[in-house]
Amino acid sequence: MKIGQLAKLSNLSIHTLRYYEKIGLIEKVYRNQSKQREYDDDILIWLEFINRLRETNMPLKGQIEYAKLRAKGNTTIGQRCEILEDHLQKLIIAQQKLNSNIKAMEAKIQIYHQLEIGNETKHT
Amino acid sequence: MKIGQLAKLSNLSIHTLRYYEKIGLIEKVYRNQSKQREYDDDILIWLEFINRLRETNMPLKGQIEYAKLRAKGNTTIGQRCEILEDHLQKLIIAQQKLNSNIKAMEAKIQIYHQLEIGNETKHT
DNA sequence: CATTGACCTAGAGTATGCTCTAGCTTTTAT
DNA sequence: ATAAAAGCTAGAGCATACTCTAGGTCAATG
Repeated sequence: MKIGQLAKLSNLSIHTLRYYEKIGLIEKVYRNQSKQREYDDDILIWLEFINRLRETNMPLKGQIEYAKLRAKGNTTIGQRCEILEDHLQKLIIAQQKLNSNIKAMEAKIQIYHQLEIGNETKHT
Repeated sequence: MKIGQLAKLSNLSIHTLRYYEKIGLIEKVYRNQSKQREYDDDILIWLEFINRLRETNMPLKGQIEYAKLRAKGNTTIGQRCEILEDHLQKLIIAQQKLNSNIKAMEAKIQIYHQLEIGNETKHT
């Protein structure tokens, strides 16, 4: 498939797709006789995966490191697994932090609501 | 307290503290006769709160908007409350997203482990 | 056969959130 | 009293992750 089509399916811009290739997040894409990129359908699965890494705040640097290992083939599965496990650790910490931030935010909102009720009471 | 002291207590750099004042995230700080900043202890509570907003990915723009309302006093409690409720909504969505990303990551790691065992089996 | 639209490259520009520099003044410790 | 440490301003610089521009090529359509 051509880049425009992939952009639609992946929700990434054409610019971003070319950029990802340039920085090595996507392997060099096959070109047809007119030097236009022809993507394999598989790319969508990879883009979905790196989307997950991005959503979970893995920096591009780390994603690229992972991509390079992936490009080397199955012998790097151990290393990739390690990266994912490290990343998962960070996510679990982020999850705990987020949970506690949510609780704190809810508590703060509660207090504000009580203050508002307090203000109303003064006026009645 | 002077800026160096506050930097230590808040874990923000001196540069960042001055920057936060410049952009209006911290109200204009009292200056002594030598134009050096003298912070009130209260600032720490505010810094702790905006740290929470930052940790939860509220952009500086939004934090500044909140700060301006806070500076106006108690009449803005309703508006601030709305901002926090909107933000909380985003956090809850982020929480769900994170939970599902964690699950997906765990599943992927599981699969990798099975592949590794598979590889070992081939070699024995 | 010409024009429109999709594609190409290289490189510049943007947004966010700091972070640091230069050049100077004030404070503090010996 | 003097030197090191801490503070000041204005503005430049940096890292990340895109995003867009200029100036072209190529393919399909009326």
